[in-house]
Amino acid sequence: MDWDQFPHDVEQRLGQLANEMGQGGVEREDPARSVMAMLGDRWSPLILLVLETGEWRHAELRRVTAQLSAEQAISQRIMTLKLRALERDGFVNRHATDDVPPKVSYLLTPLGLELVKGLRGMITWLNDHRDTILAAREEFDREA
Amino acid sequence: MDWDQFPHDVEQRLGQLANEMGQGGVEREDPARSVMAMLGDRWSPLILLVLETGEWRHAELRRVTAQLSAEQAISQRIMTLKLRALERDGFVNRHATDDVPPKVSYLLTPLGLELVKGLRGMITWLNDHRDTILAAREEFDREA
DNA sequence: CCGCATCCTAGGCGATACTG
DNA sequence: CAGTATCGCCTAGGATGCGG
Repeated sequence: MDWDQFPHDVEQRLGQLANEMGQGGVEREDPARSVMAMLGDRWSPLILLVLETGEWRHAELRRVTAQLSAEQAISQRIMTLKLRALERDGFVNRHATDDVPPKVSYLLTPLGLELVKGLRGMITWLNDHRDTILAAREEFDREA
Repeated sequence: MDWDQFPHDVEQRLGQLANEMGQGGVEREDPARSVMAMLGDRWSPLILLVLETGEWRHAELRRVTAQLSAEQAISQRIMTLKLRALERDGFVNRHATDDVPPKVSYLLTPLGLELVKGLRGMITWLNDHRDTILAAREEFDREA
């Protein structure tokens, strides 16, 4: 590649990129960043995938979500935290009765449903290319 | 909702979900998890978006990537780390000369290009719904 | 049953200095 | 110019106990 004339042909592409990301640059509170971070954290994607199947009570959701993971069960604290975050962004609705003991259930909003569709697309693609990626890793590790 | 008969109609849906995620559950090294984590971390998505515009040398890539973020510039160490991770999974190719000083450049692989397409889809959707999400947050914070 | 407060650990990331 | 090593911070997440 000829580095002396390199930026010329990508500048408009880059400007367009900057537009999409917002003119000031992306910051931590920006949905494009914070929601992507949620989708990449340890539990939120699994929670969303389970919620796609309908309405769930906290405890059952916790159990089923844990089954989807090969690791330890999600802690109660994190479950609450993650659900709060999803609720805050408008992806999840919370229904509570103020009985003692309380009955609380969670459900995707229409916005949340759209989000999960995108998430499922990503995950499907990744699973379709799972072997390719794993092979690339082995190859890379062997050389090193 | 009638919780006494609740699991019956979602069980096959849940079984199908378990299939997609792999029968043993998803673990940390699983592409579906680790790549989603990459796409949600602080710098990888920006790096991928810039690399979509072509081939880049380390230093220039570092500069341009930082411009896309409202935060501080990416550190040299993390830049190297993130590029290694992307290379390991087969999303990025690295070209190096062993001169002193070295010239190193990075480029998306065909697989990486597909990945970025999905990433861009997600980010586009998120930016399209940016105001909705921000409004939901304000609403939620006001009630609390 | 669910939420919250407290304490703790692991890992992501930044800053700096050094080598080829 | 690019990579590595060392250090230190800060946040995600787990464990436990209490209260409504």
